[in-house]
Amino acid sequence: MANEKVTSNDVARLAGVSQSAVSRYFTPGTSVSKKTADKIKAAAEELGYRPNVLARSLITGRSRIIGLVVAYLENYFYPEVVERLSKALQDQGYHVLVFISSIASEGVDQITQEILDYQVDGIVLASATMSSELAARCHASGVPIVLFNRLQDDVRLSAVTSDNRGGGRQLADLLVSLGHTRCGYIAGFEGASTQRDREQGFRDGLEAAGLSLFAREVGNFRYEEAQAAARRMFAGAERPDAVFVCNDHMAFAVMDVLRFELGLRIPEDVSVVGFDDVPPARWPAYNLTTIRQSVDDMVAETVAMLMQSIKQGDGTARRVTLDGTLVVRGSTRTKAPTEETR
Amino acid sequence: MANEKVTSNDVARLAGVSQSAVSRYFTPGTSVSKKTADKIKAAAEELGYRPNVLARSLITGRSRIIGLVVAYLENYFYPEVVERLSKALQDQGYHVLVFISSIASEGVDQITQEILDYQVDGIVLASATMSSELAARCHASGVPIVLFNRLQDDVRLSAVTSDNRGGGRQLADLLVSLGHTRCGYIAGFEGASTQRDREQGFRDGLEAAGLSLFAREVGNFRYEEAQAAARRMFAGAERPDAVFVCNDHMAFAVMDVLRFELGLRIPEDVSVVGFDDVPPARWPAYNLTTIRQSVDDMVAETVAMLMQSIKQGDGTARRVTLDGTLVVRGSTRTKAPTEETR
DNA sequence: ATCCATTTTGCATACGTATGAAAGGATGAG
DNA sequence: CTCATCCTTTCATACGTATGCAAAATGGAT
Repeated sequence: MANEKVTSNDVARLAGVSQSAVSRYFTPGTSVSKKTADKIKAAAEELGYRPNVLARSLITGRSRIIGLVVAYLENYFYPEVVERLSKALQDQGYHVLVFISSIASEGVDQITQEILDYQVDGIVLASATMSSELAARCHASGVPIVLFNRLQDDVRLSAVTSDNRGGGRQLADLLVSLGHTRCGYIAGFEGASTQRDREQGFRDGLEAAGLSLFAREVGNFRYEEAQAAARRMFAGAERPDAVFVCNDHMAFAVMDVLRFELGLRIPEDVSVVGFDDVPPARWPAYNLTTIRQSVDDMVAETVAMLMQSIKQGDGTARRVTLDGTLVVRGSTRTKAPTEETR
Repeated sequence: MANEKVTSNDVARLAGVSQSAVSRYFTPGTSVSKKTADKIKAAAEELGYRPNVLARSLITGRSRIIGLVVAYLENYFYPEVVERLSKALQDQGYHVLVFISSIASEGVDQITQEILDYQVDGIVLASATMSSELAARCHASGVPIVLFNRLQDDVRLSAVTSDNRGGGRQLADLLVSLGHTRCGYIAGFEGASTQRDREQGFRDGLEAAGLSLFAREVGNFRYEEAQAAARRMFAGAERPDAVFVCNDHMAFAVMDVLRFELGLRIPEDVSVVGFDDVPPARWPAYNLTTIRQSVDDMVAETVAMLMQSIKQGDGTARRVTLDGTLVVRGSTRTKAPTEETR
């Protein structure tokens, strides 16, 4: 109710020094004599003074705010990203302003405009892409942008991804080595680079073994749509003997349909593999073979890129691709069947 | 790189009007003539001008930022909260600054100080509590605070919770009605009000039926610790025939141990119930009977409380308790066994 | 005690916007 | 045409802080 803002002037008055002395005391890298420092410290503590970040950023031009655009937290890969990224940035003295973009395309641009209004020092786009026009604008404003887990043609945009194509390839190789011959694929949102790359890598791997996709359906990265896709894929007489689902989140849906609606055993009747290695993937109920994307590594790389752009004013875009790790669990059979058991 | 900030002065110059006219044009509730409005609009669009939120908040005293403190996103109840809350606040023209508090007690106060540095208009503490001292400070600064899914003794703090005690009671009544007599309880973090209230309600319900807790272990809201708790609880010769786990997240861990380590059938051998109704609870793999806390309703209430405090300057704390809904699924048996089947 | 080199301090101004007060302009009634 | 009324517009200032510059103070060294 009673709004008692205490400013640097109040502290200065109480300490018997000038406002600039107070400002200097709270600005790292400036020198104040021990004596006045003590006086200011005492006065500040008595009044409970803390510098106003907003006023500070008005003059320094840096807000110490990083905008994070994230499309949907339903996929449990992203909560982990939010958590790690926030923590990592907090350690650097930055904080995260979150923006949820409901719809794919138009929304992001609109949202990003709003972000820029806050004079953010950088933007992280997770599972979202932006128009080239807006990218140019951000570039012109000197606001660095990092795409997280997405790639885009625009070369002015930095990006951190894992090797999605390589990961898809690893999964194909695994399934092939286990003797699978009828491999289905359940796609994510077709506009996503992760979707395209994972599929391409998977197809490459099958092709290298003289195989091709046995079936393909689209799940759009959503649980319910993935369920429906699985139902369609297994409706026919001849069923796949293995399925690569474009991410873990959808893989859970597929496994649930196979087991509880169709009565299939995993991995005896069909192997299932996913991508991401979110926490539930290692829960015994799913025990899913997948490709691990290290959130920690991706976050560390993202923070490093942001800090470099901010501190060095380096406007050049960089792309970093981290290797994914194949994690073999119980949703894939352990070896090729020696004789036809079906 | 080349930082070209375009200010209201630039727009004013181009449009041939004063800076204050530009400001008025962008401030809702002020009047500008059609003619100058058009000129300003044209100039602003040409330059790509957007008001600087930070500068604006410096003078208005409101930042349109809400600080959100959240302890851990591992429990999938909270990602949903972050998403819905962000969206709801975005609709009101506010945005969410996220703070992750790693450790329980000390961390929150430290973090909250940092939040206040950003001149936030309000604070939401999800799964976290703060010291009374700091609460007093925020109260004095006129920054409204809403505890989300937590209660605290300090009456100056507003809070939104669901009826945890009633929910615990409902679950006890259900288990009793199904003929369970050896009911175990796996607790969350003991310092949490949700933990205490749910346990109390559960005990009340058992007591009303002439029963008492058959076993009790602590899982601290963490998956791994809940697994360990389940192992301890089922190590003895006489096992519980039903378990209430303080939240869904831990319930999944318990179910996984019961099924995949101990070979027990759910619900034939043991019924399991949880609390929250996070998305995986309705996935067939778990199909968990639980109490639904409506995130949407809780968020709506939270936003309403914040808006009232901000706009009306109403400093009085309010507490809202929403009813939880019992959702009966397949992790509880459907009726009491007619004869002893063990 | 004098002078210079160095550090510390205060003054004044700027950041980009909002807003009260005053001046300007339009409009209509007489 | 004059005057009063109301709506627009401009002027000037304030928000809370950082920082270049000049003034003051400090500390040696002679």
